[in-house]
Amino acid sequence: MSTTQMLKGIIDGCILAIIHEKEVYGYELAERLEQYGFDSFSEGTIYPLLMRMQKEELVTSTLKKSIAGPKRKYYSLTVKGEQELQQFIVRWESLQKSVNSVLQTKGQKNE
Amino acid sequence: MSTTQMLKGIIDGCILAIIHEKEVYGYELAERLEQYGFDSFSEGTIYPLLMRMQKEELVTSTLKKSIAGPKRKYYSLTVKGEQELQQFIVRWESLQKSVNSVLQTKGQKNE
DNA sequence: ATCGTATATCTTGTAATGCAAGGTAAATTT
DNA sequence: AAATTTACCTTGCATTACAAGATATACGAT
Repeated sequence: MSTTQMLKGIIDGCILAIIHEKEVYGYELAERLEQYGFDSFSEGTIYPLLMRMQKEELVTSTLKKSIAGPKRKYYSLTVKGEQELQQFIVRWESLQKSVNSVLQTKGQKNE
Repeated sequence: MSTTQMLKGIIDGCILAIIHEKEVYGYELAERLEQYGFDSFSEGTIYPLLMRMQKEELVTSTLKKSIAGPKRKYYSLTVKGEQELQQFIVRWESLQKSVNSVLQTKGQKNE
């Protein structure tokens, strides 16, 4: 049981949320996720995921020149992506509630 | 993106937490998880998971007669299982914090 | 007795997905 | 021109939730 397993299906939503703020490119996304406290994200995770989301029409991409390096592929949310984000939030809150109610049954600290 | 993917690596911890309260058998566990608000749990999920956890020496099992039906296999936590539970709680809280900080960046309701 | 139902466990195969490892390429610096 | 940094992509593996199906025990009704 590792942290990586806990992320399955959750990174998707987090990435949608980050793109929702403003368009980002993959390489930048990895850095942003780390800032939010996630363990460093492999590019082998992020790029396939972005491509999958584009295939599912949750995001669109446009290439833009970089000041240093090859072109950046910027992603933004589609309407469908916005909806998916909202649904993710609902699912996440539900999951969070269930897990916390299981965990707090045992007096895990004070009280 | 479905709820089931979000559960990967999380059910483990929830099951440890439930067994921590008091010993349970698999069939009962499925019902308990539903009570906590999880979507119904397949037995194809629970039994393999319990066996895996026993293999990893997180739980032990003992057979007991049932009033109606075949023998029940009751599971309880080992010391290692207790430790794993504590570690899960730490990981869960960390994950929760990260995901929520990503999500709340967008004003998802009030304020 | 036998059949159906509820209880209880296990096995097999499939799909999803995080990620390590490796590859390609462009721009800047040395 | 060689190295470094930025940036993207691909392949293959390991993990795991779950549907579907098999097996077995106890009890009540026919």
